[in-house]
Amino acid sequence: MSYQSVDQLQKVLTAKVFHYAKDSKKAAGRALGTLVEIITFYALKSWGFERNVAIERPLPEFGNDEITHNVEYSLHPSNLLMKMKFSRDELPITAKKIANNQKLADLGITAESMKSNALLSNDLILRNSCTVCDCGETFINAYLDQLRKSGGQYSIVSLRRRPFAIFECKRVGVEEGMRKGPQTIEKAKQGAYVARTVSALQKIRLTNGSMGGLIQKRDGSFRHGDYYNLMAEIIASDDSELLSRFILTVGVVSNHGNWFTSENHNKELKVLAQSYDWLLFLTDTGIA
DNA sequence: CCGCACCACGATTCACTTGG
DNA sequence: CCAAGTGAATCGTGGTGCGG
Repeated sequence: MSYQSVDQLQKVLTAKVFHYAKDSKKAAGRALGTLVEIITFYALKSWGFERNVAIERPLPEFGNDEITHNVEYSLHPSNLLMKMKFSRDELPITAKKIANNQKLADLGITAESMKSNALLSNDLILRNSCTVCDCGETFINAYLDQLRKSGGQYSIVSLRRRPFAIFECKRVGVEEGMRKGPQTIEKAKQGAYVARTVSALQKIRLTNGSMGGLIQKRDGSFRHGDYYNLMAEIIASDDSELLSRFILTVGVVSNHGNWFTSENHNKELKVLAQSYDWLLFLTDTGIA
């Protein structure tokens, strides 16, 4: 099934699927937003990051734990703890059941850190992964590896609290009758705000209009320079002092064809592009 | 006055969690 | 296992300001 454009797909969803909703276009747009998230997840998986992914976790602003933002996907340093096989008659598999395992019990998981998530149930729930518990500097996720008729297997992984990258997914639709880009810049501002506040490497605008970078070292001294050069240096280095609180920010946006032309970028696009370290566009053909 | 560009908020929707 | 509550995402609307 394929449509000429995402806009067309949204119209079909509006008419054929969400016709019952009070605002069916909105419901269709929301569904497309979910689609962008799913595509992003499988992109991450295909790049070999499945064991690093956490979903919708609160990420504190850099140096300001008071304010946190739920980010779509965050990638964390991870350690495989163990793999577990299970049979169908053990379902449902919940965080509680997973944590009851003796090897995990030895880690000293407290009751209040325990989540009430389910990884897999008999009928309704089938997750790629779920969080089992929070242990302060780390948290434990379970990932569903295999599911067959008789049973399957999941992995239990310990993830460090601080991510090394975050991915935010956004969908903006075409307003009826509008030829220009989206009017709702709120979303761009929100995404931009998060992208600019979470990493130790901070963006500062230089007088010549280029983007400068600034990062403070443990002894209080600063490293600064062209933002993108500095970022490349940090990523390529094995300096744990610089790496430990650096977070790469990535935005994934569904393009609806009128955010920009080859020479004319509109404001919302510019706001996002200069705020994320990396901005990816899903084209019409990509989504369709 | 009209058309256009722009801004920010409100209404609505749905997934997920929680408490019983 | 279900109903109610929570949170965040999407799109539409009301309103302002400007130039012709």
